[in-house]
Amino acid sequence: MKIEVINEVWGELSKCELCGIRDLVLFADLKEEDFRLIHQPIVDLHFKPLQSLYRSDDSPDFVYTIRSGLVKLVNYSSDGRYRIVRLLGKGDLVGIEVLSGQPYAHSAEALEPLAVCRIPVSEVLRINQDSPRLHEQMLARWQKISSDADYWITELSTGQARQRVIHLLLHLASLSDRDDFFLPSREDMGAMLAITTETASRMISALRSEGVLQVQDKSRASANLEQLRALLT
Amino acid sequence: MKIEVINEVWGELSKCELCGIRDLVLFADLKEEDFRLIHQPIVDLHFKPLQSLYRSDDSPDFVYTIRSGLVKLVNYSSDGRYRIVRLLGKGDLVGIEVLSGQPYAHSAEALEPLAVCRIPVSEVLRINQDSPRLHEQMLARWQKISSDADYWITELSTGQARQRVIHLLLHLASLSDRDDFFLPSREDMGAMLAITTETASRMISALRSEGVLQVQDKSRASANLEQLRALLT
DNA sequence: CGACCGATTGAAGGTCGTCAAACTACGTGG
DNA sequence: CCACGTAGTTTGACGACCTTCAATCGGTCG
Repeated sequence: MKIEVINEVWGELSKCELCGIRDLVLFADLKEEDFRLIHQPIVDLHFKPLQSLYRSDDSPDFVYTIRSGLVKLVNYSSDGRYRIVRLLGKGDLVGIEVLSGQPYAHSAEALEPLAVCRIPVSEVLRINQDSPRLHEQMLARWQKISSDADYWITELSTGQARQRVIHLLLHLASLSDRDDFFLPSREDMGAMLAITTETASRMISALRSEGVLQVQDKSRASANLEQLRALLT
Repeated sequence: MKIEVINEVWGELSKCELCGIRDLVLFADLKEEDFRLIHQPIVDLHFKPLQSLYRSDDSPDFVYTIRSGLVKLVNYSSDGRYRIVRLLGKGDLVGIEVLSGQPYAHSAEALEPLAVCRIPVSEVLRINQDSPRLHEQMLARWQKISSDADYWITELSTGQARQRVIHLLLHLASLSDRDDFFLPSREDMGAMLAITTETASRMISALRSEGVLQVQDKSRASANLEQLRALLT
């Protein structure tokens, strides 16, 4: 798979500073003096759905800030099964664990067409040493990861299949900018909810025939969120 | 419920520095000069099983380092059900999320007889401002939380009830210093694994009659770990 | 057009939840 | 000291839900 390098951000400080999602990203609080510490290029990359940002055994040299699109973090077990443990969206930092000197904890794969900034780990570590302004951002990001994991455990891995699917749809809708939202393949839904693809398919079919879910594209859907939430009670 | 204040650590720097689990705790890397920044007392507390360190709506004024024992982090939902989302053991920091200005994300309750150091949040924040030595510790702790959560999702919330119970027993054994390990109530096992108390009971019974698990006390057991692991394949 | 992949649907069987009863441990009070 | 009540555990029976296996459908790509 080929990766398109759209743009090198480095060399023009203004690029990061003019970033459209500037207030969301890891570097949100940095000052001009901090940017001067950056020596390796930060590049703007685009991935197509199914492409992999990295695999868990790759050399942990980069983290990625999501500009737009959706990423799944996947744990593959030796027997071929896989479990999706987290979804990341706009402004999220992919691969954050390598900033603590760890290997990648998962494989990261694009779901929707994906735009990211690829940041060399060495640069983050350098800035971290000299500037305290990243620390708060880092803690806030870990904190969000932890509360997302709680949600994943309590809502997406507990209770009946129907409830889990509904929770997942609500979660996907909350990750979307638009009215409609990303609808994963039935296999991926299964890997998120610890159910089979057939069960996922049945639940989606049921919700469609009940009129609370409209499937547009193969990977897009819309729903009456109020009505969906009401089904949980 | 009454809380016994065993000891005030503050006032004698040597207390923290002589701590038996010094290399495990949040303050592992602090220097004497850092300890001088501490103005509020750090106290040594003991809790009995079932006692609560804090509830999610308590004022987030303290974090706790576990000296010995086990803590469960619990999410109560409005309908009375509850889900245990994490277990914390020796050296772990309970309530870390409040250091990012958040409320407590869970209720924390003692399982085994518990010894903790109660640390005022204000002190951690003060040290954090002036000293970079906590940052690495904090990141390492968040990192561990995240990988624990991954384990919770992939092993304890996925697959058949029997496999989940076995994984839980192995996990509990790994948290123990001794040969035997803590055996939760069946209800708590259910809340960890998203199964019912009856199913948990049946699985424990089965493992006992198969001779791979020995239940000693009501809340202690031992097992042949190799044999247990073999049952997973 | 035919092959292939994912989604859907059906049927059958197994696992787990639900409801209920019996059992155990433990503490209280007669 | 024993009787009794309570709470948690265990066990059984039954049914619901989900998985498994299989067939069909629909769309895409060569």
